[in-house]
Parts: sequence; C-alpha cells; structure tokens
Amino acid sequence: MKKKVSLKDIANRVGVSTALVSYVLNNKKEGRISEESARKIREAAREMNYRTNQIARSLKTNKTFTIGLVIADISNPFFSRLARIIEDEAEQKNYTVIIGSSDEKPEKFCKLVDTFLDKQVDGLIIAATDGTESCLNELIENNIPFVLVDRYFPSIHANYVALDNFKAAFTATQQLISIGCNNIGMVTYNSPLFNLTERKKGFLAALKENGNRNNRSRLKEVSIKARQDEVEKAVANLLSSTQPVDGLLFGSNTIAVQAVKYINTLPLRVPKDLALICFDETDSLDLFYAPLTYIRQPLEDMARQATAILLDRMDKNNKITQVNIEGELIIRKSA
Amino acid sequence: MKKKVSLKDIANRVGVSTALVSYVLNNKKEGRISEESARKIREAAREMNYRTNQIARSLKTNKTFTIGLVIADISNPFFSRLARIIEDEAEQKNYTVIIGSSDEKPEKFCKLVDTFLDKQVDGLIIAATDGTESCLNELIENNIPFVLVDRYFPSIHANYVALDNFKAAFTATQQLISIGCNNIGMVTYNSPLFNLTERKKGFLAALKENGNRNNRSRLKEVSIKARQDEVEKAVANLLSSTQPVDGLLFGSNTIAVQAVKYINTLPLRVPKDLALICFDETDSLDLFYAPLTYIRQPLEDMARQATAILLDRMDKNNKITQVNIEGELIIRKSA
DNA sequence: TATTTTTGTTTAAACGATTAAGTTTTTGCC
DNA sequence: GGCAAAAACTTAATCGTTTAAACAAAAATA
Repeated sequence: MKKKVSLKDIANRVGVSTALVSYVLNNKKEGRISEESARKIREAAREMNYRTNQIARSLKTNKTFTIGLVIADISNPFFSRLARIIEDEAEQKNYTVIIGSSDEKPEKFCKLVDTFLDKQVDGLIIAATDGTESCLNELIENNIPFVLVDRYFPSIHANYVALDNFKAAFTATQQLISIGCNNIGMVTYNSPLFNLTERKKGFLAALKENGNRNNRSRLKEVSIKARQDEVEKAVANLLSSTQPVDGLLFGSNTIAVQAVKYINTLPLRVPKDLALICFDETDSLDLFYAPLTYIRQPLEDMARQATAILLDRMDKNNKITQVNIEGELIIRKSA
Repeated sequence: MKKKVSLKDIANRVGVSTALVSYVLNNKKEGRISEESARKIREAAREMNYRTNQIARSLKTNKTFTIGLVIADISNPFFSRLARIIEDEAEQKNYTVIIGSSDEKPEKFCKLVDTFLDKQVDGLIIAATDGTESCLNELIENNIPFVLVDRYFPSIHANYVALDNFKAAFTATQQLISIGCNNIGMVTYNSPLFNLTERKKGFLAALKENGNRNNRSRLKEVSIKARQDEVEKAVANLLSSTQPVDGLLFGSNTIAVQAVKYINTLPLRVPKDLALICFDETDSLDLFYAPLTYIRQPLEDMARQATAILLDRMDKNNKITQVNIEGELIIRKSA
C-alpha cells in the first residue's frame, strides 16, 4: 500500500509548517498568505496526490458531514426512493448518507442508531418502528438532531415530516363510496404505529359519515411482515363473508401487490366486481389490467423537507418543526 | 448538548489512567487486570453512558469498519435489493455501509469514490459505470480493496462477481427460438459496459447458431437513462418492420417494465403474437396478464460473495478473485 | 530612527482513542 | 529477608488534522 500522504508530508517537502499547509488547502486566512507559498503548497499537494483525511478532521472539528438514515428496509421501493432523494439532497450540501434497515425490529433499530451515533453522525433521519419510543426519547435527551419521516409518535415532541394519513384514507374511502361501493373493506397492518392507525381511523370515519355500520368487521389486519399467504387469507376472508366486499382499500403498496396478485387469480373483474385503492405509488400495479387508483405520497417533498429541517436543526438549535403533507388521490382504472 | 463522555472522564472518576479504561472496555490484557478495577470501570462506563468515539478509534487504528457501496441508483430495485443483502452481510461482520448513486455518470462516480476514500472506508463494492476505468485503475494503483459487482471490465484485473451475461442471453434467446419464434428482437442499452455487450453477443450468437441472418437490425438500443418514450419507440420500431418481431428479449428489468406498459396498450396477445423474456426479476411483471419469463440473477449469492471477497481482501492481501455466476431462466407465461 | 502595524509563518495544544514500553506493587520461593 | 517473577497499572507517543496564540520580518507611520 502506497503510504498515504499527510499534511506533514507536504509541509516537509515544501519546507513549511503543517499549519500553513492546512490554511492554504482550506482557504483560510485568505490574503494573509504569500502567493508564493500558496502556490508551492497547492502544487505539492496535487503532485503528491494529497487527500485530506476526514477522520482526522472530524475528530478535531467534531463534524463528520454524515447523516444516518434509518428505515425499515432499503429494498422496499418506498424507502429506496425516499433514500435516493435524501441522498441527492444531502450530497448537495456535502453530506454523505449511511443507511440502515431496521426490519421493523426495535432492537435492530436501536442498534443501528447506536452504531450511527458511535460513528458520530451529525444527525439522523428516521422512519421509526413500533416500540422505539424510548430510543427516540434518549435522542432527545442527548440533544441529538433528528427528523422523523413517514412515521411519528404523537407522544414524542420531535421534528417530523409525514403524510396526513387520516385524511388520505378518508379521501380514498370516500372515492370508493362515491363510485357506488356498498361494502367496503380494508386490508392493513396490525401495527400500532401512529401513521397506520390513522389510516384505519380515516377509513372508519369515512364509512361512519356515510351511515355504514358493522365497519370493524371489514377491517382486516395483517402483520407488518406479512407474506403472500397472510394477505391472501385476509382478502379471501373479506370476499367470502355473507356480504362480500365490493371495494377494498390497501394500507400499503406491499399489501396491494400481494393482494392484487391473488385477486388476479379470481374470477372477479376490477373495478366492476371489486374496486381497489392503495397507498403509495408503484410500478407493479401499472401493469395490472386495471391500474390501481392510489394515494400518492409526495416523496420528493417529504425527503426534501426532512433533509432541510435536519440541516437546519444541525447548525442552529432551533424549534421543533412538524409537517403534515397532504396525499394526492390519483384516480386510474381500479376505482 | 450534554457533553460527551470520554475515556478520560471515566478514568478521572474511577481514579485510574485512560489506558486501563481502554484495556478494560476492549477486553484486552485479559487476566492481567484486577477484578476490582475492571468492575469499577465497567460500572462507571455504564453509569456515565459512555459510548466509544469511533472516529477517534479509527484515527488511531486506521480502520473504520465502513464499506462504501457505489451503485448506479439506489432507487432501482435491482440495486436496492443488492444493497440490502450487502448491508446484512456487512452488519454480521460489524461493518457499516455507506451508499452512493452514480446515476451512470462517470464524474459523479469518481466523486463518490473520492468522498468515500476521504472518509477512509476500509473497502469498496462497486457497480461500475461506463467511463470509469481510469478511476478503477487508480484504486488498483493505490492498493485500495474493492470488488466489482454486476459490471466489470475485462481489461481491468480486479475482483469481481458478475453474471455470465453471454450465456444468460444465449439461453434466453434459445428459449424464444424453441417455442417457435421466427423473428426475435432485443431491446437493450447502447452502453459499452461489458456486461451489456455480452448480453447482445449472447443474443446474436444464439440467433446465428440457428441460421438467422439480418440479426443486427433487430437489435434496438436505447440510452442507459432511457425513459418511457424512448423504449416505446424502439419496441414500435421492431413491431412495424416488414417482418415484425414475434419474440423479444429485454436487456434489463427497467426496459422490460417500460416496454410491457406499452405492449399492454397494443392489440397483441402475449405470448401468442409476441413472446417476451427479460433480465432480472421484478414484482412489476408479476401482475401482467402473462407474467414474464426472466433470467434470475442470484442476487443473494452475488452480494454475499462480493462481501466475502472484499472482507477477505481487506485483511489478507490475497489474490484476485473473479466469479461468474450463472443465471437461471425462470419460465412463466410470456415465453 | 524608533515604533507601530501588517503580513507571513510557526508553535503547540487539542480532539479521543490505542498501545508499546516502562514502572510500581504484589506474590512466591528459597 | 531477599530476590525474581508475575500482576497491575501508568506514561507518553501517536494517528492527521485544526486553530488560537505567539513570533519574526517587513512595511507603514511618526
């Protein structure tokens, strides 16, 4: 391994102190350094292929220019798209992003956060997981800058950027009602995560407003790590009751894809026999014969705001910012 | 901000030297430290909520336990799935992954690599981009551990793990032939990246072996950042020639999704009028009425091997390992 | 010419860990 | 008790930067 070039090496070669080299390469003390020295130093740096050791710099400056991003799973398109936008935003401000997937496991979540803190990240962007309140509270206590994204806890007073899930679910359900569905069901997660319970509430509220009773029974919950069979069972169940559903709202794109795969095998026509709406945009549902009507989360906006709030919080120590963004109902063939 | 606790703080509180604290917390010098001291130190560390500053440690040990992952785009499912597996593998070995998207731009690619090196990553896993040979050669010159994944350059003697793209394309084309297609076309990228040219070669070779001539004309290329319209045009072109294609091979899942979206709007039945095969697995094509036959890249295997090779290379300074993995043709409805 | 100011540069401490080498204390043995 | 060996601990250098403060030389001012 070619030994790495340090400031000292340059200093030795040019015959000056490391301080001067540092000043020149960082453009500090502008005008107070002779053209001559500056030129020589820059030249040497280039010739010797000097690259500053950020680790050493970070130790001294207490700044790593690194943001930790904790999400449920980077291989989920929702999060990978979010991650990509955050990456781009961060890069513009010279930050690097380290990403970790919690798999919805609170222990893994906390371990990730700890690892990131040990690495001295300057701040965190977090899509939280159920059961991580104490972990988040610790962050607050230790005054670590962070922003919650997508998921947040009403009990935790922290920065967040999230969808107005109640409203989105409400609107989606209304759409199903307005196109004439009489027995509307929902398949969603059994998680107590606030953003998810809000979706349920929005769904139920819309039904109630329209005089529907016996609503709870049409709300089927699956586990947050539900695989194909679990979703199939939920859908089958809703379809086989005495009053089979004629409209369905899916609580996430993952659920929707799994459900539609199953529905696609049934002798049912969408939307004639069964209307469908889901949360989140996904390519997958474009190729279904009745492309799904969905609630678009403005990911760019969310990611951008989250990053901006974090960076803001990182230099000034300012107020808490909480942003609820409205979803947009994109109407297509399925409802 | 509660001031962070350092070794020194613990040392002061317990009344010992920082060295001893370090030894205890790192379980060095086992047996040569009194139970008494060890206990007190550990207790203090816990009570004071000590967390080791990895930056400081890294500076001293010259190890960051961080791997840089450079891919084209984390929001592409192929890469996000790859990233996820790498993340998991790395985590098991106590490494953290920092991810950067090059967007297929060589300048951005190099900048990312530089940023990662400045951050003193211990090694890199790289899905290269066209025009980055010089950048990679520099890595070799500087003896930086890295592994190429998915894409590699035959001219560059480096570790890599990649699909046998020639064979995969060959097999896929043969499948189209064997089910009776007479005019087989391919839509792929115009990139000179080796893995992509191999796909073209495999395609052409299979045709040639079966006595097809005029092959070149049925190979349509789109730019590596092709959007919907560009792909549509390519497909339309192939369908409107005097001998319209009756079988199509897509060079990537992205192209396939775009193409199928378009084909779905045409009065054509798949596979009767047009058989389809694509590279890479993707949920999106499951919901198409004729789920696509595809070439499965064993991502787990690739990611796992890449990580293993990198870690190996990082401690021992051993030989170059080059792995070509065979794809698997998953036959479904479309061909 | 003497003094102040400006300019250019260096010194040296610091960041928070690690670790080889050295020092002190205890123990064991004759 | 005397001495060597073992055990327990400390000293201090080091990693590669940054940066306040000190310093020297040159320029400006009186």
